[in-house]
Order: sequence, then C-alpha cells, then structure tokens
Amino acid sequence: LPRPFPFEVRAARELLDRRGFQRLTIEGIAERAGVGKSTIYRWWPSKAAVVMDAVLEAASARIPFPDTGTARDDLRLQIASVIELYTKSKTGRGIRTLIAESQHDPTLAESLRDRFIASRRADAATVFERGIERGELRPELDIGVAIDALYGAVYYRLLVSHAPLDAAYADTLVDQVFPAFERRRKR
Amino acid sequence: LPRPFPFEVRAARELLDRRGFQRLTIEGIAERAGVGKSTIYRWWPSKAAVVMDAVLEAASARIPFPDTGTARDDLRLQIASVIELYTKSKTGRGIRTLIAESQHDPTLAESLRDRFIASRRADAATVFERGIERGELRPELDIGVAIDALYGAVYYRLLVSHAPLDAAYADTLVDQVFPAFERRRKR
Amino acid sequence: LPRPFPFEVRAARELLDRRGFQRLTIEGIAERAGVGKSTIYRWWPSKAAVVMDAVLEAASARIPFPDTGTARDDLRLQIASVIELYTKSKTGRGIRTLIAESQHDPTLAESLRDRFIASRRADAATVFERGIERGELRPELDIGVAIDALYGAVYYRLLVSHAPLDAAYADTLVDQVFPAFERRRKR
Amino acid sequence: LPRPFPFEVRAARELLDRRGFQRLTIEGIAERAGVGKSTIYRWWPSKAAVVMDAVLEAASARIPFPDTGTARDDLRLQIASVIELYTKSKTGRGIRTLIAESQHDPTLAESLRDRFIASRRADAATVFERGIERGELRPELDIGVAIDALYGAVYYRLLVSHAPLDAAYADTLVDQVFPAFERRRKR
DNA sequence: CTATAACCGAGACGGTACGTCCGGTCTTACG
DNA sequence: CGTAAGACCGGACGTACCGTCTCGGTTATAG
Repeated sequence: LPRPFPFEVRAARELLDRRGFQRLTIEGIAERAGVGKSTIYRWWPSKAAVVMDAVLEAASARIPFPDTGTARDDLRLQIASVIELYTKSKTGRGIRTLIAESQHDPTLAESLRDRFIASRRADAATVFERGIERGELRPELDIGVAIDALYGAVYYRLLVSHAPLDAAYADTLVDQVFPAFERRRKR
Repeated sequence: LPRPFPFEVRAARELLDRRGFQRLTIEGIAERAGVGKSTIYRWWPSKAAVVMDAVLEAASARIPFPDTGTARDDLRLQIASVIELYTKSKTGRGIRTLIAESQHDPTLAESLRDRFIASRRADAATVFERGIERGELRPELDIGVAIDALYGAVYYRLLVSHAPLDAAYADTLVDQVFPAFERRRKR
Repeated sequence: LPRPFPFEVRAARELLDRRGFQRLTIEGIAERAGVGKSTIYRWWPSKAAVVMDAVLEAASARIPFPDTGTARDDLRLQIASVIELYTKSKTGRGIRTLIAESQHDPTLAESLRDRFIASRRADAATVFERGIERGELRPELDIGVAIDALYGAVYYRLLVSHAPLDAAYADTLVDQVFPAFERRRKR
Repeated sequence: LPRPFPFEVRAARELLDRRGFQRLTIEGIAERAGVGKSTIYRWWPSKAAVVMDAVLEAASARIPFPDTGTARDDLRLQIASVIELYTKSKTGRGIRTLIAESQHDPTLAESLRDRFIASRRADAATVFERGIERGELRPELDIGVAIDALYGAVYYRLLVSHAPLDAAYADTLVDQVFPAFERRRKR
C-alpha cells in the first residue's frame, strides 16, 4: 500500500532514467527523495517494487483501441501504439526491466501480471471481441492465444532485439498473422 | 575465448542450479572451481557471461525438426519440443536468466543473440522453408515474422507466465496461427 | 522526577538482567513496559538514566555497619558485605555498568555520585568516625583518603578483575592497610 | 595481530581526541584512514579494540620508578607521575574509556589487563620490592594488595571523580596509607 | 456536566551506523 | 611466469535504534 505522497516513486523514476536499473540504489532513491532508507523499506519490499510503481505510473495509461471500422486496422493501430510507446518513450526500458527482474522474483512477477499484463491483455481482448461481434473474426477464436501470437512477437523483439521493432513492424506482423483469425468468407 | 578446462563453468552451473542467479557470486564460483577470482575476471567480463557459457552448454543441443510430412505437424512437434525443454529441464530457467540479464547488458544481449537465438531461429526457419518448398506455405511468407509469432508466444508465456506453457499449448497455438501461413488452396 | 508507577524501571531491570546493557534499548524497554517511547524520553534523558533508577532501587539498601567492638572488625565486616553484594547478586554488574557509562556522560556521573557513591561513602565514614571516637584510630586520620584506599581497592578489582574479589580479600585487605589508620599505642 | 602501518590507529586517536568515544565510529575511522571498513573489521573485533591500540600506544610509556633513596618517596613520585599522566594528558580519558568499555566486553577486559594493567602493576611492584630489599618495608607485605590500596584509590578517583585527583593527592594518599607497609622499627 | 487540556499508546519519520557481502583491482608467493 | 590465494578499497545492502514528531484516544481537572 503506497503512501499518499510518493516522493520516492518520483525519485526512483528520475534516477532510473538517468542511471539505469543496475546503478539505481535504494540509498540513492532515499537520498533524492529526502527520506530515510527505512521509509522505503517500510513500504516496498525491494528496489524492483519501487521501480514497478515508477514505471507503471507512466505505463498504465490505457492503450487506445480505436474503432477504425475493421478489426485488422484496429489491431494494426493498437500494436503500432504499443510499439511506439515501448520504443519512443522510456516506458519500454522500464517494462524490459520489470520483466527482467520478475524472472528472479515471483512476487514481482505476480504483481507485474496483475497490475500491468492483465490490463494490457484486456485492452487487446476488447479489439478481438469487437471483431467477433462484427462477424469479421472467427467466433471460436481463442483470443488469449491470438494475443500471445501478436503481442508475444512484439515482446520477443523488445526483449531479444534480434530485429528492429518499429512502426512498420506492426503492419507486417498483422498482415502475416491476421488471416488466421478471419472468418472464412463464403465465396 | 574460454579456457580449455572450464572448471569454472561447471562450478557456475552447479551453483546456479542450487542457489539461483541472484545468489550466485563470482567469489562463490571461484571458490567452488578451486580458482582465484582473478582467473575468472581474466576470461569472462561478468557473472552473466559465465552463466551464459554454463547455460548454453546444455541448451545448445539442436532442437529437432523432424519431417512428419506436413509443415503443420513439423511445427507442432518442434514447438512442443521447445516447450518441453524449457519447461521440464533447468534450461528454461537458464534462458529466462540470460534474457533477463541481457536487458541491462548489451554485450551479453549480443552474445545471446549470436550464440543462441540465431541458431534457434535458423532451426525454426528450416521447417518453414521446407513447407514453402513443398508448396504448403505461401511462398511470399515472411519467415522471420512467422517465427516471431509462434516463438514469441512461447517466450512471452515463458517470461510472463500469465498462462500455462505446456504440451497442449503447442497444438492450440499452431492451430490458431498456422492457417495464416498456408498457401491458398485451389478451390 | 520519576513517575509514581515506574513500569519502565521494572522493565529495564528485567531486560538488563536478561540481555545486558549493550543490547538493552529504549524501544525494548518501552515495549516491555507497555508504554510509548516518548513516555520514556519524557522522564529520562538516556538509557543509562533509566538503568540508574533500576540499579539503584536494588543497590541502595544500606550497607550494614555493625558494631563488633573494634573498628578493624567493623571494616572487615563492612567490606565483606560490600564484596558479597557486588559479587553474588546482580548489583555488581549494575554498578559496573553505571560507572562505565558515567565515563562518557557527566550528568550521569554526577547523579551516580549524588545518589549512590555519596551515601556509600557516608556509611563507610560512620565506621571510621566511631573508631576515632573509641580512640582506636588516629584522630587526625583523613577519612576520605582512608575510604579511597579500602574501597578504591575493592572497586579496582571489581572493574579491572586482575585478581579475584572474594570474601577472603576483605580480610587480607584490611590486615594490610588498617595498621596505617591505628592510633599509635602507648608503649 | 595488527598490520605494519596502522593508519587506522592514528586515525582513531585523532578522532577520539576530537569527538570522544561515543561519537567515534568505525566508518569514521575508515574514512579518515583512507581504508575500507572491511579492513578494520579484518584486524580488529570492535571499535574499542582499535581504541585500545590507539590509547596504549601513548599510555604504554613506562611510568618512571626513580630511586630517591626511600620507598616512601619513590611511591610518592611514582603515584604523582601517574596522576600527572592521567590528569594532564589525553591518556586519562583514554584509560577511562577502555575500563568503561571493558565492563561489557570480556575480550577487551582481558586484553586491557594483559597489555596495560599488568605492566603498570609490575612497575609499581618494583618499587615495593626494592623497599623490601632495603629493609624499609615489611618482608611479608602482600605487594598486590598494597598496589590495590594505592592505585585503587587513584583509579577510584579517576573513574568516580568524587574528589579532585591532583598532585597533592599523591602525598596525602601515601602519607595516610604507607605506614601500614613499613617494617616495625626496633625501638 | 461539560470542555479543555495534559498525558498517553502507537508508531511513522529522517537519520546514522552497524556489520556483511561482494565487486573489481592489485600484490605476493608458490610450483 | 602463470596462477592460487587473498588483502585491499569501495559501496550498497538490509537491519536496528535513535530521538523527534504527529496522531487519536483516554483521563482528569476547571469552569
């Protein structure tokens, strides 16, 4: 339960942007926040937990899921937004850090899923659900798996960087994968 | 360039299995390997680099890409193998650790891509190429993106654990996504 | 000015016996006394001050100065009583603590002199005064210095422990030093 | 076993003089000595142990035991020297600190006895032994107890400060106590 | 019979230092 | 002459308490 006036979170965000996660220290956060170390330990279990609050404050803005008229374009736009956010702002680095740290910290992992992944996936699910309602997408589509395929690809590139993650990729990705979700047209 | 007799790597693997990456220390590796700390610093730039050698030694066994006769089944089998490997052995935890650490360490990231990701993707590409040759898959298929979609989904679940990653998932995933790769049948 | 119901002092004594002065904390006293820390700070200036109240409550029982008939035996008995008290009960450890802490704390030192040392010395002086009245001791005897010599020796052994401080020592000490205080006999 | 170049001891002495024992910290010593904290912990078990080295370096100069011709004057001089040393220099404060800390620290207490008290007592014993040889003092005199009485009185005043400890006190003390040690003259 | 103060418990707070761990560098001595 | 052993400086860790400070909730007195 964070405090009402989280100077600490602001300090963490500033230091995170400036120095990176590895060189971020709890002592540093405390000093910059004008706070005793014990205050931080009282409210957060680890450096990563403070960082989580800091990152999610910025990253939790809802990803838009605009209604362009077709599910394909909705997805293209949504994925392009996500890529833009993760690529152009500091958010991407924050998300990468949280996913990285959560590999060694089950509590953090759970918190990341509950506080971030779940709502991102819910946003994505909305687009698919609308597509099904419209009759564009196969009604028996497993939405979770569809999200895995599209967003998994994005996170894969984000985390492994084997190839560029840019706006064009949103189009290519949707073009390549989307047909699997479409309702078979009568011909 | 690792030394001919990497006691250190063996020690690192044992300690990694026993204590986890966080509680693994260079001092600990040195002690267990019967080696001075400086010997480790001479040959590896970081703890994560030793761990990379330790993990890849086990993880680099080629993922099989058997010829079942159809690309769909080849993929199903290959992905099921990967999931099995990452899920049932200690390899999955090692891969997660390497991906996690590479978020803060560009050298490690590059090394991970070159020494692991690239060959895993090459293995996967083989299956797609064979499918194209057979005329099962669309010849203009962007194989890289196709791999992203399938393997990205697997890594996504591996790293974020929002839903179970098991043998059944290989089937579901391929069933949902594969149709997008198929050559349009004559009608 | 201590409060009428010093739960705190009782708590301090119990914790002091159990853990020793170093590991005694104001937080611990407060908790055990069922009291807020501020209540302790309101009434005592330091941990040592609480301990002083705790120790002196037990240590302030008058040392007996029985009338055996001769000053020499009176002293022997009195010193033996003091040694017994400091050696067999927890009082000795308490006194050692107070003297130790008062080395760095002038207020405590003054308080120790006023509340403890002075009355102990007054008790001792009584014996010497009676000896002078009886004509056993030299009338020009400097009683303060005589007390220094006898009691100083006891405290010296108590604080430095270079040699055992036991009942036999009372006899040896008085035998060795007392003659200097005696009135020159007629010959 | 202290190191050959104890910058730490010098730093401790300077800070001790400047700030006092309570406000002396191991971190402070380390910083002033230009040394890591761990180096101090490697070689000394506690702050008090460093202080012991610092104090004894100055205090271990042999107390003179000049041959004035009579044991009484030898003692007067010796005790006056001790009082002078403990009273006029910083040594007295150091000794008080060591005795204080040794009340809670048996290891320190032992070390203090072995490294300081024992040799001081040996110096004093020399004077008594010479007096016995000369025939001035009773041959059956218990030298240890005699030292207790004289030096105990000095330490008592040093530690409890119930009365001034000055040069005049050396004379008064010896005058009052010495007669007990003297050989009975034939008359 | 209130109301207003004194005092209380609880415990968060900014701090300081603790003693530990380990990083990465450098020196020594052995084989 | 390369290496094991490990001392060294440094820095952060997470903990323990410090002494200060609000905060409500009793008492306990004074109007």
